[in-house]
Amino acid sequence: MPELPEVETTRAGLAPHLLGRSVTGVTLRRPDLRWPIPAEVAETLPGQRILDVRRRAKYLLVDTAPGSALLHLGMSGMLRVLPPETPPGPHDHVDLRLDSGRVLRFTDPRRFGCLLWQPAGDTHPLLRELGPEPLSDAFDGRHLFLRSRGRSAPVKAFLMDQAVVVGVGNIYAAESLFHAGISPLRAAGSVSPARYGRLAEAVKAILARAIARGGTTLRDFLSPDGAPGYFEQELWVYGRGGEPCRTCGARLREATIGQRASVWCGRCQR
DNA sequence: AGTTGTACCTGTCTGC
DNA sequence: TGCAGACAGGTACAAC
Repeated sequence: MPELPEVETTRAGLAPHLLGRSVTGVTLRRPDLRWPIPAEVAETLPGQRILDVRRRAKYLLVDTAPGSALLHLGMSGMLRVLPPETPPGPHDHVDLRLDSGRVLRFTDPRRFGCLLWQPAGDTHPLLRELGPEPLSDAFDGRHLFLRSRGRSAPVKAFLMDQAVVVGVGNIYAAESLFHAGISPLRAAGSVSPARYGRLAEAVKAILARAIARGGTTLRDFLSPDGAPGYFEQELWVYGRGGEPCRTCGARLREATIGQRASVWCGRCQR
C-alpha cells in the first residue's frame, strides 16, 4: 500500500496524538511480522516519553530517550490512534497504550511490515544503504544521471531502487515517468542528463502534490484519523492500462517490468 | 556490482 | 453461489 506520501500522511496524522505522550504499555498479539518484533520494544518502551515522530524513506521512527521504534507498513500496514476500548480485529498485531488513554494500533493483514528497535545514537542496518530523500536538495537530475551510468536495468526499476532514491514505489514511479515523458522500459544508463532533470522535478512535484492530497487510497489506505487519500483522482497512468491516454488518446500500454505491473503511453513516453 | 528470480502473507476480484 | 487463480501499494535475499 504505502509509498512515501502515504507514510508521510500517516506520520503527520500520528504526530499530534503521540508527541509528548508517554507509553504506558505494549500489547503484542502477533509478533511474527516480516521479522519478529524484538524484545526491546515491549521491555524498553513502557514509561518512555515520545520525543519525536519522524519519517526516513518509507520507515516511521517513534523516538524516545533510549531508542526508536522503527516501523515499516509493507504492502498492507496501517497505524491508527483509537479509543482504548476498541476491540482488536484479526490483523491488529500491536498496541502501544498512551497516557492520553488512547491506543496506537498497528494493523497489517499481509504481515509484510515490521516493528523493530533502533537504539539511541545508532542507525539500523535497514536504513544504512538508503538513497536521498526525494524532496531534499540532495535529490536532483544530476544525482539520477550519475547513479545510472552503466546500468542496463529499466529506468522504472532504477527509480524504485531505494538505494538510488527513497520513497518512490510502483504508483509514483509510473506517474513520474509519464509526466517526464520517459518510457519505463528504457535502460537507466541511456537517459540523458536533461531528461533526468525533468524526471527529478516530476518526482518532487508528484510526491508533494500527493502528500497535499493525503496520499492515494486504492483499496484500504486510511490516515490515522480514518480519512482516505484523494490523489487517486489525479493518476494519469497507474491502474489505467488499456484506457486512453489523458494527453494524446492513445491506448495505454501495460506490461510487467522488474516483476511489477506497469502502465505507460507508448506515444507520450519515449 | 548489477540484475533476476524467489519468498514472505492474506484479502479481493475475475472468470468459469 | 462456489471456487480456483490472478493480483495487490514492498523489499530482503540468494544466485547468476
